[in-house]
Amino acid sequence: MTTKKEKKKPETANDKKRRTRLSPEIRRKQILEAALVEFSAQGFAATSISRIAQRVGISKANVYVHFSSKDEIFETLLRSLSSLGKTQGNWRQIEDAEDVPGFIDNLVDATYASFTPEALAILRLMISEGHRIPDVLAKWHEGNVSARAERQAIIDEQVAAGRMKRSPLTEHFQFAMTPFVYAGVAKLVFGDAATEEVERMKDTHRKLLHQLLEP
Amino acid sequence: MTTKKEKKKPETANDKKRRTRLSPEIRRKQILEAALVEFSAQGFAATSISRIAQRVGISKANVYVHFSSKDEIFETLLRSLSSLGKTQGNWRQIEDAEDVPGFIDNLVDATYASFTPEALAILRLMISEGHRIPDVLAKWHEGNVSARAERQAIIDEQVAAGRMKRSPLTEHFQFAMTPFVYAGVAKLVFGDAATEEVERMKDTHRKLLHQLLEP
Amino acid sequence: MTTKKEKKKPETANDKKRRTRLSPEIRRKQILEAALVEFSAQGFAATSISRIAQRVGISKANVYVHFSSKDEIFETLLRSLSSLGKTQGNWRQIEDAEDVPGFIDNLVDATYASFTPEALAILRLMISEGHRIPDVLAKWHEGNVSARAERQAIIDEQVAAGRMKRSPLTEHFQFAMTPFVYAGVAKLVFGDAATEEVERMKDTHRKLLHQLLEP
Amino acid sequence: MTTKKEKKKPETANDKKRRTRLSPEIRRKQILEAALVEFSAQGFAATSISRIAQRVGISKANVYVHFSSKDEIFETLLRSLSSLGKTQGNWRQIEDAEDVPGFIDNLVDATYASFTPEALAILRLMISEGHRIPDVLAKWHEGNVSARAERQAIIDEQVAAGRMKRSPLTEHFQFAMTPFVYAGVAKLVFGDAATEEVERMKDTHRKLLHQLLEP
DNA sequence: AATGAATGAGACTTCATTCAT
DNA sequence: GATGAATGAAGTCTCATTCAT
Repeated sequence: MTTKKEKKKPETANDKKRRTRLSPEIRRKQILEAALVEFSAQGFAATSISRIAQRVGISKANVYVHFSSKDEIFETLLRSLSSLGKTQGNWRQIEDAEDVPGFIDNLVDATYASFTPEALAILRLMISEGHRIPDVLAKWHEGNVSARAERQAIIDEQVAAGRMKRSPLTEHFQFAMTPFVYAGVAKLVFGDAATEEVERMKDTHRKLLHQLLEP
Repeated sequence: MTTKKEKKKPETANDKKRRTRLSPEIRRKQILEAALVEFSAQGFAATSISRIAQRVGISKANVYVHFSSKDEIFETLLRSLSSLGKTQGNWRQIEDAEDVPGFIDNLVDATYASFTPEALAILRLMISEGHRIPDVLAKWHEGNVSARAERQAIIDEQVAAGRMKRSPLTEHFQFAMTPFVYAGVAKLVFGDAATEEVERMKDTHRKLLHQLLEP
Repeated sequence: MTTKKEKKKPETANDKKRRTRLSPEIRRKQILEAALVEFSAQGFAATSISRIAQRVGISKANVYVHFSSKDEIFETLLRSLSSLGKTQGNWRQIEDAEDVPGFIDNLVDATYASFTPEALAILRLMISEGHRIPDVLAKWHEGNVSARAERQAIIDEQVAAGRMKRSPLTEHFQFAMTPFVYAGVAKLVFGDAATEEVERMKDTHRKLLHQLLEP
Repeated sequence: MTTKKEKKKPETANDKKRRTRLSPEIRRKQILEAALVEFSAQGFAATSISRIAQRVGISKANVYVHFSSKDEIFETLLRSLSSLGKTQGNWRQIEDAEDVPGFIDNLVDATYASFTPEALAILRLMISEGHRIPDVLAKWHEGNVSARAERQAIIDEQVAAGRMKRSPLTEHFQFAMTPFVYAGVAKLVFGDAATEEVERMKDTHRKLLHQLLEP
């Protein structure tokens, strides 16, 4: 404990209002985190800077030290999120599977496991507030497209190698991801009430993929 | 009795707003229609009564003659929409098909045809603002569940009659609807940019159903 | 101003909302009565035409058939009330007493008996909203002054006749009315909580008058 | 109707409103002061936050920085006022008089001197808007009751000491305060038009007290 | 960097009043 | 005379944003 300068003010010992000064990067990150929670819970318009500041534990005005407007927060947030590219990260591991059944299981497990609250929050934001940032949306779309293309390439390889059965599904593998979106939306809209259904969906999903893809 | 009372504003444009007087039912409907557009485009919080009134062509105050609050408009709207039960109506016709291939085509066509702007608006509202009205949401869920059960029953029948091939899909036919939701969300988020993809999805969807269901 | 347009519309007979058509005088009276209740309970600004109409059992618009504005209702009301001249009516009876003790008792009884809810309502209106109608107030003041002069004359007579003891009180008899106002205000402000105190005041009032006036 | 061509905006360039920043305590006090004036002049409902803000010289929104609602302003105001306990403060000095005539003179002078505009404003508020805050009213009542008891005790002492003549008035000394309320109400309702009458009342009041209390 | 005070713009809502039947 | 529908004006309150310390 280094003795700081004696404050002449009779301090009430554990005052909550401790002014803490953090580096801009950290504060920005804190604010974006709080913003994600709030925006995704209430939507853009219904979220107030006040709430975000409160969640971070700073003053409203301080938010404006780090961002110049609510819009900027939103945009920065979505821009950063969209680069996350949800499942992309896992995809490498998925294809590490040694055989097709393993690949399918990896795919299904990894995909359904990616329903983190944060991912759902992003999905909700994209659906309900995406229109605010068309360029981000466009970029996200692009990202999706290329990720899709990548996945398709892998599948094509497998088919060419005779390890997967050719079918309309292998021609258009993105189709295999659709139940995933369904599950996400179900969770989004119905919350816990959807859990059971999603479980069942996952099961059917897996079975059908096995049936369709395995030679 | 000849006083015609031609109100003539000599100069300037005749922006003399003639008061139009309509029955409450019509006005309410107009307001709800406008509200659907606005709510679904901007969300609840970002939609102002002003905008709704403007869209209808009436004064803000007049909105309050017919609804007692913004919340009431929203609730009335969603309550009325949720009873629409999207595709239910068409389902009867779908199963009228004489054979399974016809049934599948009917199903796919009818389903993708139900992407009216209004239906998409409802979907968006349910996703982004559903939390405001948990009971409506619950009722909607119930409705969905029973519609699903009905569809399942029909499928079961077909399977029992040996006209459809049994598979994980026939066991859990709701799974066959998931690409539909995907397509809806794609349209919701990406708008016209999704058209092509949706078309392709529909095609794959149809082909796979044929492959999976026909004996 | 209003163009008449006789419309002979076939009346749907058994409508619950029986439109009753009353003579203007009766309606006006009804409206004024309702207005007194509302104005005095909530004050001018907090009273809505709606409430008045509701109390009468007619539509808002109908109020405007009989009065041209809220202000007019208020003014008409206060004008009519101020002419009531509270105790004036009783005063004749009071002085009918044969002797001074009887006169005093009559005076006290009659005065305290005049605390009807209506009289209190008027008092409250004069205090809280009188400023809206200075001329009515002035007229009321005048009325009070002359009533006071009349009373004073009677007292002077009694004193001259040696039936009342001369004192500062007989010189300025209005002073004898002050406890009355006190009691009124107490009732106004504290409602039932003041009842006991007012009773006691009346008693003291009576005793002191006896002591001061009787020779 | 009133087409005034008063457009005062062109010149006078320095309407650059300098933001003045004050401590909450001071602002709150300013707001409460302004609120007292406005509420008592127009009543609660007819007073707008706008007017209060204008009187203070700040923006409407700033009022809400210091109070959370109009009701809160009102309540805070009345609560603070009711604790003022009008004449209580002076009472000690009044009884400091060395003899009964001096006491009476002190009493009358102090009491009538307490008709400050502020005191009248409070009285008006209690009469016209007291019902909004029953608990404050009740507390005020209590305060009055105990002040009254205190005064009565002093009188009783004097009577016991033979320095005051026993009479219904000394038994119930609050009665001696009633002309005071009358005077207050007269001032409230008739304003300056009541001045003369109040003067005369004070004179009679003094004379009668002398006559009644001095042995 | 941090914040409390301040504010303009705008949202919802109410209400006196008018219009047309 | 009576009324339901309609509206402009105004009121309370919120909020993103700025200012000054």
